[in-house]
Amino acid sequence: MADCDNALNVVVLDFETTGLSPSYGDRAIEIGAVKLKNGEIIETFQELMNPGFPVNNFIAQYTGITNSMLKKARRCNEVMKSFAEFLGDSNFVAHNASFDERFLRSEFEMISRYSIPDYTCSMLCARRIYPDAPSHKLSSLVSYKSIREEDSYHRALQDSIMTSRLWTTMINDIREKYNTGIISFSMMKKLSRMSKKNMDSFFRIHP
DNA sequence: TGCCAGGCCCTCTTTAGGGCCTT
Repeated sequence: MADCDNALNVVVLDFETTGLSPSYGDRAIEIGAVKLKNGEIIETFQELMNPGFPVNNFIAQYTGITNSMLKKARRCNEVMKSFAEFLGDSNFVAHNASFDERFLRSEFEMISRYSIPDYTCSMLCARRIYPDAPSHKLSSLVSYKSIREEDSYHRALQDSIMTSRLWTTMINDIREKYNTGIISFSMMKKLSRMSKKNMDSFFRIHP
């Protein structure tokens, strides 16, 4: 297996945004990410970005990111160019990745980058691996697995760090439960879309 | 100013609807 297909060599990212839908004009206001090598954080990225219009009160309260903070930030396009260099062609992971993927694709298109690396979703994986968790939102899973918390939720770097800890915890739990060796990214991606009843047979076939 | 989406998953399903998750 190539190093790039090792599930422990990925970028874990998280966006804070002005809303839920880039197709309705929402923009990213913060990107946070960690680069994992063999499951350890070797590099981080965090930057606020000015979307060019004010965020509403809900977003300011939800994230703690205020319009005065955003006024001082670089514009989205400049930040995304820097982030594109950080991400490179690394596979990436996010919690409820379909959300972050839409914003990554949208912001990348605005800097004329029309492709994104392969990605998978920690939430979908957690639904398979921890079906009995009371909830599969990030904060609940962090609590459920007794993962060390950062100072706050809903800030991009802190959420990406906690997602990376959840990600490595899931991989370690799979390795212990199924007595498997190195877990590949492609295996985790298949897992995220697998029916629950096929979990055990999948890891017997892919030791 | 306030509003908006979309994919997954379950079930009282599949000719559908609603909860979960992300901001």
